[in-house]
Amino acid sequence: MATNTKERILDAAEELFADRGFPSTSMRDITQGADANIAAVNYHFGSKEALLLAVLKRRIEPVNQARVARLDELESSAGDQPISTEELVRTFLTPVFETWQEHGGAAPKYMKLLGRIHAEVDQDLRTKFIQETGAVLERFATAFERGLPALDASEVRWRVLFLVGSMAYTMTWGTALLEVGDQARRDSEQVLETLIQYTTAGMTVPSTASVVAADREAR
Amino acid sequence: MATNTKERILDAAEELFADRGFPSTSMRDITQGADANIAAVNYHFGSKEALLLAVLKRRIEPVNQARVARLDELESSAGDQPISTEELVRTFLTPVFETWQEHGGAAPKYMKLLGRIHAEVDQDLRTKFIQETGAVLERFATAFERGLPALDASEVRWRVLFLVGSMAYTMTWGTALLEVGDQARRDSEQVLETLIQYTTAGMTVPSTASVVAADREAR
DNA sequence: GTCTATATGCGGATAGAC
DNA sequence: GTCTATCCGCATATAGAC
Repeated sequence: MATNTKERILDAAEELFADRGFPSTSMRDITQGADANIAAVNYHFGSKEALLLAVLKRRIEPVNQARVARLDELESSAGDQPISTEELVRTFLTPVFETWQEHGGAAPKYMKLLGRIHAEVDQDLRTKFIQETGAVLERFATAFERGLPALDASEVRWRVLFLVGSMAYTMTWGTALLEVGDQARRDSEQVLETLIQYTTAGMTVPSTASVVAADREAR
Repeated sequence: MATNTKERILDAAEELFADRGFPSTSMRDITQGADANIAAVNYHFGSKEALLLAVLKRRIEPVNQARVARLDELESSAGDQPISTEELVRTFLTPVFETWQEHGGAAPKYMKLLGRIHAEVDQDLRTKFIQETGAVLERFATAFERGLPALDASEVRWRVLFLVGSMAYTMTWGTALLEVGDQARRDSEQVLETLIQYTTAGMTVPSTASVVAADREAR
């Protein structure tokens, strides 16, 4: 448990937001979980909403920074060659799973929180998240386009949407699969690799239009 | 607008739950949206939570019934042959998108609601949903296994998780992409086809273990 | 079936003592 | 920085008239 109150509040809030969601978590729950006084949230963060932003920022920023830094590196070393689709997929996905690893590998709260933000439909709450992550997504979409010239921009973006969906869902529910030690047990590194192979295959499949045309041809 | 109060409440609740989520929607919002009295929800449904269950049931049951009915059909006509992966993917995905079509095709509330349920992390609220859908998922996972003998049961279930994630995310956010008429514009039929091709490619990719082994070989 | 009025509790936030 | 006490609004739910 963190020593100072502010950190303890961040930790407790993160866990509770991940488990129950923002609206269903009360400040009384948070301060009790953090072993702090009910007034401490407002003193340290100003409001419940400001606390949420602080919690999100602490996790999202490093992930997105790692993604962009690695992409910068790839692009500068590739020159005018397109980057391979698998490498792009790997670059996008690895940073979140590293967060997973770094903290013990066992279903940590941040993964569930990150998954939840993706899924959360609250327009207001998403605004800040979108601003940060939307730009990153667009950079990756553009990079994907260069390596997949047969696809139009629209199809690439839909596929990126599918990719993000699988990732978010895995973050939210994969932890449960990992925990229960059931049939689906495998460690998070292997899950990442499975997801990368799956996603790369999906991203590189011929365009829907061409498949439909070929199908028509065959009849 | 539906004629009787009960239906109007279901419609209004569905839309509001989809947009704001369950905890953030008040019964005042619902009854106001349904042009009904504040006491009507408790009169017709008993409680807010019972209303949610009614809203969910109305959409999920037909979808899962269609999935299972079509799978029964495929299995009985296939005899002891495994069903093709693409056909299984198609069978699982089509029913939700048909719901989409049936109601005008333009980003309807049910899609967002269905997507939200998948994403929702509230243990309590998910229990009923899981019971209904978990069984359906397990039937499909088993069918996938038969057509993908190179994969172990664990890897098949992870891939099914990815599949569900893409689907749920598309239901939640795809509507927004469809609405804005931006670069990613295409109609829902084409989105379904794109998702089917993407997913089939992901499901049928060689096992992670074999890919990693081949990679090691190559060095 | 539909309404008004109300019971009862929990929510976020803050004032002000220490 | 931390605490108690409290303000005030909104939530669900129900009692009881019509």
